[in-house]
Amino acid sequence: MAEFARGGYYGTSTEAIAKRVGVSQPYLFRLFPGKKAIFLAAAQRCIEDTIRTFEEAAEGLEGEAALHAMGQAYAEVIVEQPERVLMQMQMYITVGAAEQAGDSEFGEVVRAGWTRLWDTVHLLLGADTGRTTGFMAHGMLINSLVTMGFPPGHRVWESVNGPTRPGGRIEP
Amino acid sequence: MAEFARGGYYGTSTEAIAKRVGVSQPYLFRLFPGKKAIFLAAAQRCIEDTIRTFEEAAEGLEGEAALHAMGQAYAEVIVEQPERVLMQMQMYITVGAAEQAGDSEFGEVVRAGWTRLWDTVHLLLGADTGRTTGFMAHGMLINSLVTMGFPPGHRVWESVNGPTRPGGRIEP
DNA sequence: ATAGTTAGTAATTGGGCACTAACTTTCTCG
DNA sequence: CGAGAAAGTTAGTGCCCAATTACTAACTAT
Repeated sequence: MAEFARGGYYGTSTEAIAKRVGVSQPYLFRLFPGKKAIFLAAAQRCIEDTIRTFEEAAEGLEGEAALHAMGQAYAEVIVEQPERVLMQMQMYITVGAAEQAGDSEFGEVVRAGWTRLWDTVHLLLGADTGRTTGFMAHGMLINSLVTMGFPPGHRVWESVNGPTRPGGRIEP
Repeated sequence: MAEFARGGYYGTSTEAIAKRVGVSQPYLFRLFPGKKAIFLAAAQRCIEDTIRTFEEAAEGLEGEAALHAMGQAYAEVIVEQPERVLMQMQMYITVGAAEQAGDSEFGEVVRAGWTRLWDTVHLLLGADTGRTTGFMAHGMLINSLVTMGFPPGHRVWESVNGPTRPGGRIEP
């Protein structure tokens, strides 16, 4: 996941993946049918991790409190595992490339995963569509800013954390 | 731009670009010093186009009216030139890959361009930081949804267009 | 006419990469 | 203990692709 997160599907060699996990490169092809399957596995793992992050953060909470806890949890993900953020972005854009290459399955898997994420957040936030969309939108902004490498403190980060708490700031 | 938008930096061959613009592949290397320069040119063009889109949409308007006009303008971009949306995403994620490859220039160019976009929107919206962030956040959500290929009408699109106009829907 | 620039192409090269084949070591369990 | 499966490895193949080289044709200024 870390490798794909940096280089994306095409920019990551199977050799780099093998080296990172500490096995020989051909052995990957015994564990997975091909490179695409490795990427897909990483993508699914990435989504599931994020879903669980939110579920655990909002456990026992409701409404505003759940929103705040989930925002806080994602802020921690950013600093502790930024590769998860990057992997999400990689996963989004790989859909188009896969579809052009005649692979519609990949897009369906990603959309299904993201919809599950959306539904999870929606439920945890009390089924308020506007609030869910706002939360996800801020998440996507965060993803983009992290991906572009904007340092914490840059003015584009102003009033990002929490649609309801303007003026805040992400700590490094 | 269209080619890079689909396949990203690594997933796009210079031959594909040459074919699309109707010249031979080696000739690209006479026009540009290398593949990276072609991508960078496309990325800069992409940002500038978006900045101009917003400037033209908001011309003569202020506050809420400007916000609405800019949202409308971006909705038109989505249906008419989705490749511009994809190119933005490609540009974001290529920063990480470039930085890992020892190229810090690319990231700086992208961040500078995006900051200019942010400042432009900020000014057009009356220098209200919360509003600017909300607008950009919704833009990033739209970019992500388009990139993943969610069809219009899917529930994840609910209440997306305009942070102030929940319940709306993107047409087709 | 001479000299030089502009705008292009065909052919090639060299390196990287996904994937395969065949062989070796290390568990597992009757 | 011993046989078979599980878990690996080394070596190699063929393809793709960025970049280069060397060449041509059409203008343009002197």
